[in-house]
Amino acid sequence: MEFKEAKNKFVQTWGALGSQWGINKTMAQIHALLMVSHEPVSMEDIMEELQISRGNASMNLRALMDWGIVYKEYKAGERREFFTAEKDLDELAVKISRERSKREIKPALKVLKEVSTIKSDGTEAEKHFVDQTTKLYDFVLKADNVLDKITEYKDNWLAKLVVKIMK
Amino acid sequence: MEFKEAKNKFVQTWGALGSQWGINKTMAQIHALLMVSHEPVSMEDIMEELQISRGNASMNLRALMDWGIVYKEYKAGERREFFTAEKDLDELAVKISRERSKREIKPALKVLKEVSTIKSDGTEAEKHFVDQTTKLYDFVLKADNVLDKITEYKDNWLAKLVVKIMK
DNA sequence: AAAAACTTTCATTTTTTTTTGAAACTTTAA
DNA sequence: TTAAAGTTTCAAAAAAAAATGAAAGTTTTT
Repeated sequence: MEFKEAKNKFVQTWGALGSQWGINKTMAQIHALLMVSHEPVSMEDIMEELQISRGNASMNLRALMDWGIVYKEYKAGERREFFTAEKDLDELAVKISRERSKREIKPALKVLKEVSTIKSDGTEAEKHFVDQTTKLYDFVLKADNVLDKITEYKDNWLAKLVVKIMK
Repeated sequence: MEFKEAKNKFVQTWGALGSQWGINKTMAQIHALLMVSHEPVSMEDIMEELQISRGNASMNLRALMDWGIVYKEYKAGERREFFTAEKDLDELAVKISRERSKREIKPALKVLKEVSTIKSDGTEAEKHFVDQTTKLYDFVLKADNVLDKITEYKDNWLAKLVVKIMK
């Protein structure tokens, strides 16, 4: 396989994977492209490589920066902006975890708490509902805490986790 | 908050959460509904509660059964089929992990391996590509293995993990 | 201060995903 | 074996999500 072909395959695959995890395809593709790029890349080049419009590129770059996994760079003597991706995978995973926790898990927990605390002096159905949502709340909270703890290691958290788990 | 209101809120929230993680809304809603239902539920009732068509219900129930997190039940003396969800959360998480690994992570790993093994005697750009995709391959492989190991505990894996991590 | 170079926004269009519903299919009962 | 009761399938419709591109907005240069 040739470099260009391999690069393209990687970008496409990462894009598809993103879709399956609720991240839009272009956003994942831009991220993939930046991750494997040695040098910072201009918006122009991103548009060209992925065959997307300026608006699309702009909005998805903004989103990636909001996630904290893509950075703007300014090159000396250059007017335009360039972009780079977080390339440290530990750091990348930590940031994605934090964002997803903040945006999705925490709000879900709030709702779980609300619905699990209705007072049930009622039927079997109600008792089961309270019981199950309470369990779910506890479970999700615990999982969220574990994730938090794990990613707190910051450096090499995955390697450290391997050691902890495997022994 | 009333029972009915709470139940509805839970189902809606679970549906929205599903969407954000690449699972279709109806599928997540059906799962939510079954999880908090004391008794097995008929397709008729699911259609009624979620206001969806027969086809939609049928297809998403099939998908949930393919994931192994919803079961068909037959009631004695009843013609129609009823459905229940896996209610043990440890088991649920294990099954979801396994399926996602099989459907998404494993294929991604295959591609990563392919693209990271192009021979690069070339430019800086090529060297960086090979280096980065190799790192990514190692990372994803390791993460996949950790997940595998963790969920192997089967019973109470999250609790056991908490103990391992926190100390 | 005007033009040039570039970026962002957002109403509209396009694409993708999901849902519908009617026909085909399957199983049980009469 | 026929009807009844139920389930599945899939082409077409609807809904949702993403992408476009032109206008508006910025910043820099002359």
